[in-house]
Amino acid sequence: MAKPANRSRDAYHVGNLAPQLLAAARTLLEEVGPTKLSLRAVSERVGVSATAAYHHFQNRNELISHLAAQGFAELAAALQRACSNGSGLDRVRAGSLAYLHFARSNPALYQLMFSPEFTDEALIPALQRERLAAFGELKRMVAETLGQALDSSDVRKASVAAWSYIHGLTSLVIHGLLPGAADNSDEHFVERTLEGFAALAISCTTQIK
Amino acid sequence: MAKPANRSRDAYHVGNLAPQLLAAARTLLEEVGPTKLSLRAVSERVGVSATAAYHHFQNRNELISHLAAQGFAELAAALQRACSNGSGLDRVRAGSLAYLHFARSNPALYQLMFSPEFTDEALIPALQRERLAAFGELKRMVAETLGQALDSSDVRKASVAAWSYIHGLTSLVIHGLLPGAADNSDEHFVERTLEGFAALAISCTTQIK
DNA sequence: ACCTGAACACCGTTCAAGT
DNA sequence: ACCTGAACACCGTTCAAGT
Repeated sequence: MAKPANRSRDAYHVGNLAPQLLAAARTLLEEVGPTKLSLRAVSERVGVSATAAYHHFQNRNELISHLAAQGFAELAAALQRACSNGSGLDRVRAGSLAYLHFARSNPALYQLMFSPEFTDEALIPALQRERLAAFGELKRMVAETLGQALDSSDVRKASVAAWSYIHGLTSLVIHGLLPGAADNSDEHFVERTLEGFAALAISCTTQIK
Repeated sequence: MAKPANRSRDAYHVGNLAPQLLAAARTLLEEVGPTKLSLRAVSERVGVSATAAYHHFQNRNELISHLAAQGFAELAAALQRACSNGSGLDRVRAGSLAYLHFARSNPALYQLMFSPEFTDEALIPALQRERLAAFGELKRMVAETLGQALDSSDVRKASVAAWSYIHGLTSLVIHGLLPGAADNSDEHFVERTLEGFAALAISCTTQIK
């Protein structure tokens, strides 16, 4: 009996409650959606009083901030795994696919990551850090594609452009604004939009002449 | 005294409560943010009981759905006004600017328009309709830019690409994920991202050869 | 140090009752 | 037809009290 007080239904709970709360919240999040995740329900699922969470997090916002930070960390990892050795376009394709696939596999988490609740004031350090890490991964991919330095002007501009594109596509797909969002594959959306950009680019450059 | 019961503080209220509720909700929305808009606060601001709204809307979701529909209608109108006669690139610029400017002028409304609360199941007809109208306006602009028919394959693909880009950029700016989001102008963001796309496009096409 | 229970101020929503 | 008031089930959060 190395661990005596293991998962008892008694009054007092053992330690390491914070990770248990986060894990329960992560599960509940995808069950009830990003707007209906309640601290009370999370506590109840863990089997702890409604107010226990306040000894590990300042408030609900801090708990879901950690969830969002976790999401950005996983997104960064997914992007890192997606680094391909192909041509410039293949790299863009691979990164976009990894991004969209992560979000469609964790739709409520992805929506939470961009929740208006984090928009103003001070973010917790973890969220700020993982956000930057994820964007850094994206910048790295863009730098490799362009064959330029990470801090070059082109890489900075192209990174924001690339993030705008893939976040926008992902957001539209997840929110169901695109017809047949449920039926179509990640590849379908990425391929078609990349073709769309090509058509726009050609039209703009030829008209300039 | 053509209108006798005008804005009295008596128990019973005059008619046309629905538009009054919507107007109050629209104001409150930008004051408290998209996640904290409560039906009770809206009712109180209008000076009516907490349950009065239920005689004009099925529930909170239906009221904010009308708000979102209003947002899409105004976005469509803004895009329509932005139609420029310049080159292809100028048209893209003008449309993007109008889009971003509308969202930054109504940040809480824009976030509400893409709220996870509308993601699943059946939308109210008004929201569905105005969403399509706004996207239709965007399609029209893209069709003019490409010089192709509205229902052509290229226009459909390029429209989703363009919407992804501008919605993504807008979302990132509004949520404050881009450094210095408060300081920079709409023009700055649009110009820089368009340059970013150009850099990516050049890199991809030259590498293909 | 960690957790609970009662309490408070807020929600959305239902329903019987009032005019 | 339109509105109110009481009521219910849920929230987040504070705080004194328990181990």
